[in-house]
Amino acid sequence: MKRDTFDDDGKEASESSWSPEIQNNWIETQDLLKTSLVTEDDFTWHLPTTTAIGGGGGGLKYVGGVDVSFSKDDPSIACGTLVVLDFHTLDVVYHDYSLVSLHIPYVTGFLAFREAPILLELLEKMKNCAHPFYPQLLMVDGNGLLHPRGFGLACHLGVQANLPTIGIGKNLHHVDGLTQYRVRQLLEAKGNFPEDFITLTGDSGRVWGAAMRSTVDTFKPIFISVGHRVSLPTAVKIAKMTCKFRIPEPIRQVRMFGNVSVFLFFVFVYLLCFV
DNA sequence: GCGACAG
DNA sequence: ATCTTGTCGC
Repeated sequence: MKRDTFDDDGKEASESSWSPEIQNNWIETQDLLKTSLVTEDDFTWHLPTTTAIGGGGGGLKYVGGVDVSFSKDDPSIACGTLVVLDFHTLDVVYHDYSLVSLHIPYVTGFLAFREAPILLELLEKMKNCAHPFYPQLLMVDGNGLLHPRGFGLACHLGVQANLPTIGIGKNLHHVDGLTQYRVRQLLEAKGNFPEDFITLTGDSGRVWGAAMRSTVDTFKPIFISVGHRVSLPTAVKIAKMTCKFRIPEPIRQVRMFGNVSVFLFFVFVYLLCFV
């Protein structure tokens, strides 16, 4: 066990986020937000390759990606990043970031409490100025329903921002008997089509998401799960359509922008100190 | 009881 | 999350 909990003043009080009581509050919050969760298609736009059924809406054009990146030198510094891509060209048409110092620790199953606030802030900023590129759909670096309580970061963010979201995991969050090994076996057994995917069904029979080989030259899948207002089949389709490489472009791009931002920040600090 | 556990 | 080194291929 970690014994670095000091029962004194403010600075180490962040460790109290680990306390069972705080975690119970977090679970309550998740349960409350879950009340508003929609796991079916609920949007006005339509997919380009799909026949326009919904009335009024145009095609999907602006797809957002969000991520929070950190620095090895100073783990308390975090960089929340938001990018928006043109869905057809997959070019970045908007990007913004925010550097903050995070005091909430990462606790498995509670990623949203660490990362959602800063990402929401970036979305709000964009919405408040009625930016024309405000995303119609958000891809999140983290899971949605594929979560111990069926409410991961992608769901959390989707409900709070009232945006359709898709969760993209680069590693499997072990839930309901799902293991890397089982997933690999299923993927290999199911066929070697590169764009093939398998549905992630747990021991309980519940469907948590999908694992997809997004590229021909990798056996390591990505894990797609429903965030908010998007069904699993739609989520898989969209993920597939945005994969130039293993990681869908909105996620890949947002991570690159985040890393560059952190790097430039430290260059700036360095110049400030030595020039 | 112990280990495993998105980012 | 973040780091590491080498390696393959265009």
